[in-house]
Amino acid sequence: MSDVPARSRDTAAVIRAAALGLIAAKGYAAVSMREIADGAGIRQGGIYNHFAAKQDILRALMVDHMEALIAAWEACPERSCPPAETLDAFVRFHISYHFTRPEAVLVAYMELRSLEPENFAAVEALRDRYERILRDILARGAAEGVFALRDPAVETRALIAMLTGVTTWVREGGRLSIADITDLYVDLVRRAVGLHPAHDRTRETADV
Amino acid sequence: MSDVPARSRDTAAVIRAAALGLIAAKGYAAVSMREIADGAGIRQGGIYNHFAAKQDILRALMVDHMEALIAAWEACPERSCPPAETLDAFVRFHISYHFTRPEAVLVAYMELRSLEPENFAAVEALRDRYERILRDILARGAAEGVFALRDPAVETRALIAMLTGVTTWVREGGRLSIADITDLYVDLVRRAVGLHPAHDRTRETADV
DNA sequence: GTCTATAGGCAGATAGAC
DNA sequence: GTCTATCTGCCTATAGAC
Repeated sequence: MSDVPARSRDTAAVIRAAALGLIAAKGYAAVSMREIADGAGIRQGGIYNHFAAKQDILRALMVDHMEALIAAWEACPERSCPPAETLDAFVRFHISYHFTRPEAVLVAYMELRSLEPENFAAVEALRDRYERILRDILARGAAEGVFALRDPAVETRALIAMLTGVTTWVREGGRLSIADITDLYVDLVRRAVGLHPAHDRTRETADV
Repeated sequence: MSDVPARSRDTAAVIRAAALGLIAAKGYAAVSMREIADGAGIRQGGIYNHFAAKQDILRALMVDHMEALIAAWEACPERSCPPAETLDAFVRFHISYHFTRPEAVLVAYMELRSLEPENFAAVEALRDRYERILRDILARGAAEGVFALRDPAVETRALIAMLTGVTTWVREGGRLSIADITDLYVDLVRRAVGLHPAHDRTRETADV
């Protein structure tokens, strides 16, 4: 990016991109403004023409990621389907979105403790909003008798942890395609809420 | 701890305890040797009588935690039961162990990127060993036809992510007891591998 | 809006007294 | 084994030229 003419580039965006990669790799506290500037092809002092402080870069990365994530789901047509289809769609949406932005995802859930209190509150509120999306799907399915759940609040968090964890170990070009892994997670979630798997002929096998 | 007579305390252990709490709360890079020393009730320079470098504290915390975790499972009698019982026992073991050491767990999975390459390799090897415990249980159950699985390697990671995530949101004194939450996770895992739930108290109400 | 230069402070690590 | 004192270097943020 450093060979792009200065007039044709959005320096703030370049700074953010450099910061995102560095923070995802090393952690916010371990990344210096000099490294970010180097990554963005400018000098260290120049960052302050676009961000008043290092903390503002982190807040921008996290808030914008969470808002984009929520907006992307709200643009999904399947969100108004019956509970089982909506749940499948949410699983596919979550995994797909997280694979396309692995660095933003990593930062959003690893750097909460690097946020100053005010910024933390803002990001936490957005995380709650996202979590509520899944909780509402589960609660609706339970209310309609489609899902067999014991506590949608607990199960929401268990499933989100499982789904988000996929980005920590899957690498493109591995043994399984992302589509295969996604199908696998869809079935894991379906079974966890008491539905039949969608991609597997078996109902439950023998009990012990 | 700072009012304990110097002769009767293991200063290295006090330093480790202080470092564990601080690193869990703020992250390795954001914690200074001065803060650790303050927490341990000594002066900053005194740490170097017990650890040659800051990095050595982190390595000790992470390696010892992983080794203790693996050793604790290997001391569990249920590890040689049939697959379904062994899986239940593993879920209970994992959650219970993680609840008793939430700070060590947090550090062990948040600070991998703060380890220098040699130390990273050592900790990664221990993580693989632990992951293999669950993978072997799943593979054994699949081979015996007790579990309905599509890919034990993927399902291992999905389940470990789900189980480990419990420590990030559960607080003692919350709406549900830890025993209740553990039962709930046991059933989620049982259903995810195609077993019938063991605690048949399924509610179908929307309890959000 | 980017640069150079620098202020002011804190980091990890070491030396040597006791 | 703990202390005080200090070294060296990097940190965030700012000032002012262009």
